[in-house]
Amino acid sequence: MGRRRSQQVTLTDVAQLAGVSVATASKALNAKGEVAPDTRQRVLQAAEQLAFQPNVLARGLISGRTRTIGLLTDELAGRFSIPILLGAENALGNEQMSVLLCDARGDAIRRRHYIRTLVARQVDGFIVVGDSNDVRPSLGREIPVPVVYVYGQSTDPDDLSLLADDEGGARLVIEHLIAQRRRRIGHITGPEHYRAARDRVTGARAVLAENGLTLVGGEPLYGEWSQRWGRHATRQLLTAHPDTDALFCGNDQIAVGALQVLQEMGRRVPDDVAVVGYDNWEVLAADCRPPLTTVDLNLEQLGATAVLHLFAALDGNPTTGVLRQPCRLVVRESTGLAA
Amino acid sequence: MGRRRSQQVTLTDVAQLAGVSVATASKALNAKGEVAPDTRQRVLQAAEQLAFQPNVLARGLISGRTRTIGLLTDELAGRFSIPILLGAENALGNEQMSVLLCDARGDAIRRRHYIRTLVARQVDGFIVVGDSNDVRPSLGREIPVPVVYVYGQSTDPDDLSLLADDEGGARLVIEHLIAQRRRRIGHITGPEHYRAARDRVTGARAVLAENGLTLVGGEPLYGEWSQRWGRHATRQLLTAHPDTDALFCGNDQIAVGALQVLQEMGRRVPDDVAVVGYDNWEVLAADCRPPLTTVDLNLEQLGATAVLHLFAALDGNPTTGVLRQPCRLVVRESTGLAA
DNA sequence: TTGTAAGCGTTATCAC
DNA sequence: GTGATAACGCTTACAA
Repeated sequence: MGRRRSQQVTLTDVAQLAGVSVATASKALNAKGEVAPDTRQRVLQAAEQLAFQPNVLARGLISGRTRTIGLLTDELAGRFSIPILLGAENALGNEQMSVLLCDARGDAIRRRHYIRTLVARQVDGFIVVGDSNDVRPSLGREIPVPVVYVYGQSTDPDDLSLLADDEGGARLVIEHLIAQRRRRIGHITGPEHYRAARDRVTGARAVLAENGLTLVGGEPLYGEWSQRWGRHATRQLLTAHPDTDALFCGNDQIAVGALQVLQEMGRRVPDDVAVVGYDNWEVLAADCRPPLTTVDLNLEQLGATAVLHLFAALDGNPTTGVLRQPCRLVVRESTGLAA
Repeated sequence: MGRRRSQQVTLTDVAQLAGVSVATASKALNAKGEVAPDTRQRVLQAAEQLAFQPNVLARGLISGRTRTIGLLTDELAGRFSIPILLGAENALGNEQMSVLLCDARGDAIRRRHYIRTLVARQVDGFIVVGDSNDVRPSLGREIPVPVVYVYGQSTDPDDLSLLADDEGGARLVIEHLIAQRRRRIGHITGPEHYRAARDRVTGARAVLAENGLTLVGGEPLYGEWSQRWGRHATRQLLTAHPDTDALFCGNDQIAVGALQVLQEMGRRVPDDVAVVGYDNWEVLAADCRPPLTTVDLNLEQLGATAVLHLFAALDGNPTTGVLRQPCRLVVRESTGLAA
């Protein structure tokens, strides 16, 4: 079956209409070799007239390049892959490249399958989107083309892993809170086995220490990435330490939970307690009450950077190691506006 | 550059290793023609040994089919495209087909560009994901392969549009509320220019009428799809109609806003006022307090169905018109559990 | 049963 | 400057 052969316009048709050979037509269209100006004109016009679209398959067969990259993720349904994907897709589109998308859904079998598929499809490179959790096994040996790991780190230091600078993001938060004259700062975050959670704790503690401070309660409250945990931990923390004047939350959901409980407990935000989230999940952070100061991971940027490095690798200039890209503090009312 | 030619395993390599011609090797691998059992064995083993992956480009060049479909969306960042995409990707993966993803971001220029790109890449078909707003112009004439429109309807009745049954979803909600002995039901929803918003109103009113009821206040409160609007409208509605005993909200965000205000006003949910959302946006609906009864659009299913129809069209059996797929009510505590 | 050869649509290498 | 011709990797008549 497939498409009707007849209705597919080929270079031969264009050449015929222009009265030249396919070779000349090809050169004219690709600005290769020397073609007489008027010949080129005729060819271009013929191509235009027939709405000629060069067959990418045939091209790829010769060049060995498909101008396609494979994007492999494990959690498209989550909210981190998408911005990365968008950033990458945008950067690729500018270079006339396309994205083959595969979501392995955390299943190793599925992942293997997709890798084989993508390799068979001759993708020029891979972008592997991980999660903010631990390092993940390198796919290195299985893949004959350049790979860039984004958001989740590869175990192999010879791979390139591109991460958000979680430690730096946490530093921004604490510096901001201290600048707002907060001194008794608590930290409620997700599971301790998340690399991102630990990194943020490290960053936060560093800045606190530089200012002669410690976390309220001494330790962060590790739990889960949910509103429910945010509510629970906030209640607990404020009961034990009623003089807490700021909460740094590990993500926006936790922060929203915190806001709810603070309101219940009669604490004003930001007057009594400042609250900071993480992720800048707009639909939550900007629409809650009060709007949430939070950290933006610059994920779109991360995706775009991944593409840049992938191109470099395709050009024979691979980068290796772990690169951390700065985050950005988004200040909203929950920490008191500058005004 | 492109990949090193040398390290790409080709059918020729396999044939050589097996000591047969490429033709025989091809037949053996594709179970075509008559090949001696032991010959086939040798070929299969050689292929295995070399980890041979047939070059999809070469295959596609011959067959005219690429086993690739283009998925065109306008709002990947929103939360509707993703589940549809996942459903489609899953269904396609089962048939060894892949997805080329393009997000036009609502930009017509970009959309045209992507369409050209995808056509040049010889995709076998398109899935166009729209939004729940108005009908959108058919892309019909520009595309030489089958197209299925999902979530957003095409202007052309000769196209196939696959939608969630918004009217039916609203019916489920109202029937449920009435079964819970609610009689004074208000409706707060998004902008009136959204087709989905209007359809839901229609469905809700139909069931109310069947039960001799009307919406509290007579009219739905059209606004925006935000918590903020949910808060504002709830305050307004309950002030004007203090005896309201149920709120049907146009989406989960509005419902969350409603929950907040109800708490502030000292109304218990669900005891005094039952609240229902729409979309079953898990991370919001399941994690708020109390968890939200809401309507699930079955979007993954929608994506999978789209693929089915696309396959049918590829096999020469296209469907046309508008198909509406049922929604599903997810009952949680905000309307009182069955218990 | 197996191998030879043509051809898918394009680009690259040569002669002319 | 232009046009045969040979690839690219694979499938498929058709011949052996």
